[in-house]
Amino acid sequence: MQHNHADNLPNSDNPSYLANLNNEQLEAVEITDGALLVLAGAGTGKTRVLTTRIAHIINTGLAYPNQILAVTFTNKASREMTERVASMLHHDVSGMWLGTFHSICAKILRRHAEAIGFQSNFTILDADDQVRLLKKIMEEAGIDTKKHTPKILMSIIQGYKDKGWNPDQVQSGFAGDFADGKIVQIYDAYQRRLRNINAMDFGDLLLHCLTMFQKKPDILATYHGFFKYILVDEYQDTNVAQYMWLRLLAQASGNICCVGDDDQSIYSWRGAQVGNILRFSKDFPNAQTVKLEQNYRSTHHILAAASSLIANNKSRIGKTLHTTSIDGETVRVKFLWDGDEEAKFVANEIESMTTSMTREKHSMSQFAVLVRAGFQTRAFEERFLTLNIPYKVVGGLRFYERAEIRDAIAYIHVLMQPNNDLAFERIINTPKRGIGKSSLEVLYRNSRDQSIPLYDSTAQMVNDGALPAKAGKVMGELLNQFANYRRMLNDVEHDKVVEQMLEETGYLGMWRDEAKKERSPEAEGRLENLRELIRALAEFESLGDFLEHISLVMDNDQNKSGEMVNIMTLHAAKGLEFDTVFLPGWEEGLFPHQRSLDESGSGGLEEERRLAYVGITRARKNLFITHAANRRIYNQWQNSMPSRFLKELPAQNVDILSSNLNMSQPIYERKFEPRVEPLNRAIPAAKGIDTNAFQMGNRVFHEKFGYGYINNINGDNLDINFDHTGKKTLKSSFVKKS
DNA sequence: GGGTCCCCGTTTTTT
DNA sequence: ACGGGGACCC
Repeated sequence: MQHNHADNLPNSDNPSYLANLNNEQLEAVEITDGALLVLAGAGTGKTRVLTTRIAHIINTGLAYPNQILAVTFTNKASREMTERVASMLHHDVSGMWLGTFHSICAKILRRHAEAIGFQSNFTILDADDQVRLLKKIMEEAGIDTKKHTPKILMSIIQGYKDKGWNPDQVQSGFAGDFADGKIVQIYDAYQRRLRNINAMDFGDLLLHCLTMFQKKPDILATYHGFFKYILVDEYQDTNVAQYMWLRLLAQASGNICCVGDDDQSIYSWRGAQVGNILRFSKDFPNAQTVKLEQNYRSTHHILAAASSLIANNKSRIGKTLHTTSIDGETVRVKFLWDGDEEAKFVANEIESMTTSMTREKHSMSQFAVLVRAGFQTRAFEERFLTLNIPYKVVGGLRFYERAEIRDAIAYIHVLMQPNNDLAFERIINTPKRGIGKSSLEVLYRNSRDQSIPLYDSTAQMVNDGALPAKAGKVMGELLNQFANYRRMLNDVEHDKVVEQMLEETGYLGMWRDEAKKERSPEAEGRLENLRELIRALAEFESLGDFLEHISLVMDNDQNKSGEMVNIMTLHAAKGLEFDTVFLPGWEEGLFPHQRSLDESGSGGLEEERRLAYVGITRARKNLFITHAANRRIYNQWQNSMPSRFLKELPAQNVDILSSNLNMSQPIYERKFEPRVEPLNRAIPAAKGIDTNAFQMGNRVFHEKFGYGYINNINGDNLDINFDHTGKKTLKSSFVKKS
């Protein structure tokens, strides 16, 4: 990532890999013993430090690769780290415990599954399975799944797991009256059910591993023996469970090095605790701290903008980034009429930079548009399509989240683990086999009554002739087929077996039929994905290997690589860098996002600000920030105020391009007035102003207060009883019928 | 068992 | 606006 340094290092006997490090980096590498916190600002070479540190530990003989535990959050990060360490050393580093928190926990848990009441071939549920299972449990417990959606309850349960709480450990005050006060009971039932079907969700991988370490000191001791050095990437993203897990493991050797940046903590909504990094030195005795503040990425204008903005945050450790790059363009802020104009501006800017003869050559892949929310990408996509600017939207649906891939994987699950109820349920009537709701009910009841897996129960009912003739025949056939494929696995290559299975059970045929219809242009793509899946299968030793991989690792990286502009969310951009970055949508309500402010107050605002900081620091040379006067959200036009973050940028590093701002004032005093001539465009905002359209009892929606019913109408004023925010009186133009 | 209509929700997302 | 999911009906 860093250009100033050579990336290929000569050989392992000569620690020349240390030569290119600056003093702070060197310190971070050489303080090998004890607890060390490396506060690594954006673009300060943190991955370099981590990998060099590992190389150094191995190279100086402090530890063998298999005595090092290095944890990351994403598979991408762990892959990168593996590659970089390997290229630095001649040693074989394959024995190193390098991986994501989840993959390492899974590895450990498979070795000791029996000790905690699982079998070692437990399945790992994905988000979809989790919710489906939870929903079933809620229904069994008589919870109204409309009033309390499974998705919400799931996130609450995940929250408990993130904190390291088993059902009996949920602290009072955190259970509240979720799900009619039955949340803990549901959580408990959910965990029991998972255990019954020998399955874990992602949160469990950590929770169970942590619980096991706490309850089985002998097992923990084994790992104390294994891990002499522990390294943690993106430490600011750890949740409580991960923190406790790390602390337990580090107890023995005391050698733990955590690298992170409190200013880039943007995942509190999924359990990350900035607190972990803020109190590091209290938690680990004699901890040392090294700050990496030399930035190798951005120009000083960009860095100044980032620093000035983030300085507005109160809860931070505080560091100041420096750069030697003093030339360069100022940060440019542009004010536009609406989202389409914004996209037009960005597209034009890209066009002129890529076609200009006089200026340096800009490659498409060095542009990035970083948005706050997914819906913002559309305007850019449309504009880029019209102008023929190649682009990719990074981080859409992941490969394994696609319906057809999930179906195919469910088939493989049933093949390998017939008692995987969730998988069997998924494919029992896909393609349509004429097993309807009522037949399913019967199968479930039998399965539950006898406490046997759905698969076995179905087989039993088929044998006993307990099913309607047609269903019995169809199911019998399907079960026979599965038995047959299972036998085939002994002497036929597994990818061939899977292909045959998907073919003969009619699954591929289902999509082929679909492709023939006119209305489904995506069916062809699904078939292509399935072919890709089968191709991928061949690369694995066995289907078992494949399933482990798929549940933990499968990437969306059908890396449409090549010369394309990148469009992605700010969250997805963390860790990346581009020559030119566009940050659109800097408006109050969108960025900072209203919901973040509503739900988390000043903490939410600070996290939004960190997100802005992450966005700014992605840019190497050019940074454009835009905001629009009008934006359509849920098909409703709203006019918006410029983001407060704009006022936090330092005037001397910013150029305001053609807007109605008064440049003579200091930037923080400038008034942002979206006083714009209405061009030739009608403002469709007038919708919903017609009071006659509202009637007593109407259900309405308000951007801030949510949903509610109209109690009373007084001319243009509506008395509304909002579901969550109580009674308010509002002008009718502020609400819309829902 | 399958088609149709209505209601809800619509920030960020890894594993 | 729009898609997904559930209720309802045939």
